[in-house]
Amino acid sequence: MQEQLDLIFAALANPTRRAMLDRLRGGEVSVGDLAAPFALSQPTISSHLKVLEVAGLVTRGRQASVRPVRLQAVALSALDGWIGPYRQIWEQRLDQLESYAAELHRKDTSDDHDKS
Amino acid sequence: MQEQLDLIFAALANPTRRAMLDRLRGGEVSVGDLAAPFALSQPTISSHLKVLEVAGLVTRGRQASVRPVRLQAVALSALDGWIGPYRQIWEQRLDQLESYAAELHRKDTSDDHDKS
DNA sequence: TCTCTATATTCAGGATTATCAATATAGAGA
DNA sequence: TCTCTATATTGATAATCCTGAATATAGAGA
Repeated sequence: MQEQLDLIFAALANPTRRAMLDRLRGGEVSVGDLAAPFALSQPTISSHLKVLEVAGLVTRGRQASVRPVRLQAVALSALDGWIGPYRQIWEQRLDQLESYAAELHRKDTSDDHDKS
Repeated sequence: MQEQLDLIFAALANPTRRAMLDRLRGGEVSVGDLAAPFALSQPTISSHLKVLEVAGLVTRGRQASVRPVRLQAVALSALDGWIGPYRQIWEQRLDQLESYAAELHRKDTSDDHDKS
């Protein structure tokens, strides 16, 4: 069985699906409207939607024959949690770089009187 | 051509590769040591490493015949940037939920004298 | 040069993915 | 019930991915 993180990362590995999610940030949209910007057949859109749905990234409503798609942004918090420990690492590195640069600058300015 | 984000998400969609990255948070590791915990052949490990390398998530050094693998945590900041707008959405939702719950609680306690 | 160790590359098989064409379904309205 | 619209499912194909077996390479040391 696929882990939830596997499903989420795999779903996001496709640019069409990411573009769909981006669009959904503006609010819920019908399948047809969601498909419009893409040069893809309707079944293809439908299958992309299923991938997003299985990953828990979107849900679908039922209003007559229209089935609006809604973003489930909170599903991405799992991904955010996964990144956490790595964020700590790269931020620490950047901080180190920063203080190193500050150190260089300090030396540089204190040596100014020796330069032309 | 594949977008950088596509490469990163695709690389992370595999649990073996995520486990490798987790291990690398502890510092650089030789390919052999990295492979040890997995019941996978050496070429398979090698190919996973290439995927991570192409995505920019790891780099490789050269020390004699050992080629230590090093984590490039900062590559994940691209992913972090992508999540940004979504994080805003889900946090806002959670805040709303929270204040709604607080509201319920306020009503509840102010009505306490009407209850048993 | 020969050999050993660490790692990479090639090749092939099976599984999965992306896509479209064709077809099916479900609900609204005539 | 018939039809129209919106959407889903099926079937097929080509591409890509995961894996292991076999083989190749690169550097260290005898």
